[in-house]
Amino acid sequence: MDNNSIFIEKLRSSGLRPTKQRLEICKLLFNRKKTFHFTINDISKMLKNKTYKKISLATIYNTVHSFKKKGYLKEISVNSDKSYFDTNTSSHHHFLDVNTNELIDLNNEDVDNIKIKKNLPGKKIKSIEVLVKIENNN
Amino acid sequence: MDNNSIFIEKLRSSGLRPTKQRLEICKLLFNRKKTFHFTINDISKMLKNKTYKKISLATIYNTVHSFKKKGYLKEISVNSDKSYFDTNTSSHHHFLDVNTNELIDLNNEDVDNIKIKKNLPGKKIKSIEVLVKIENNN
DNA sequence: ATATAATTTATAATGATTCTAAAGTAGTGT
DNA sequence: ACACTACTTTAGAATCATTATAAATTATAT
Repeated sequence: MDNNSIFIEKLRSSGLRPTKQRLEICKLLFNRKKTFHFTINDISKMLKNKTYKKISLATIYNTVHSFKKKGYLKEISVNSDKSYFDTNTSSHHHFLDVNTNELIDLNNEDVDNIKIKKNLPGKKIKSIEVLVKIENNN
Repeated sequence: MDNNSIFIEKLRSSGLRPTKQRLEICKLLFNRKKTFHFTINDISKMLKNKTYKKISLATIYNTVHSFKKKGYLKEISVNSDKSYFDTNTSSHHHFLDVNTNELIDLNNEDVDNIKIKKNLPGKKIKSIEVLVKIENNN
């Protein structure tokens, strides 16, 4: 059983039709040893090289958004003109290197358990995201 | 001594000429009991009402950016199509209500001291920002 | 095979932000 | 008060990411 059929299954099971375009994007995003961070522009360029037939930019946007909605991707909160996505959907945090603009994973184990002592009536916590900005040492 | 002369001093001392436009924006942003969160669009609309003469949008952008650079404003990391700014420049965190898109301050005292156990060679921590997403309780 | 609904696509539209270059203004020295 | 210079403001154009549109294509159930 190759990866493709796994992706087909995954897509079908979440109500998404396994189209050529979605499968290409799956392969690009999930056929990896390590998780990674990307912008739409990043994968748009990568897909231009990898695939014989171009995938429309609109489709890339659509696909990334539906993958996010299905929980296969997370969006990372950084103040930037573009959106960053992460194929690591487990609960974790990030370093942002302000000199290089690089995002680096920060595992939950590397951050002491965060306790929020304030709570708002009628509201519950959905997620806690920590962004640690780092810079050169000198 | 009224507030205006305080603002004039503040601007001069940071190398910014106290122009009419900058003073108007100072009054709008800093003549308040409580700190607040805003987008450029927010204060653009507010300035339209408050001031007899309109301030150009470009000037609002320029001013907010120079105030940020001088440390009078902070930019908040939220994934959004617009930038959010905060007149509270002390070290603190935020709730984001995903149902209303409202930002709410979360004081440092309300978050247990955060300890980052991982560090990267040649890099030092510049800031730690926590975003707690909250949602309706039902 | 056909019908139907989902998907893709190119392109236009939108909206936030930045750029540009000309006109206006503050601060300094005379 | 006057003139000089550098800084600032301005309107509008340009840019860039993202979303909307509406027609063409494709996946799937019957």
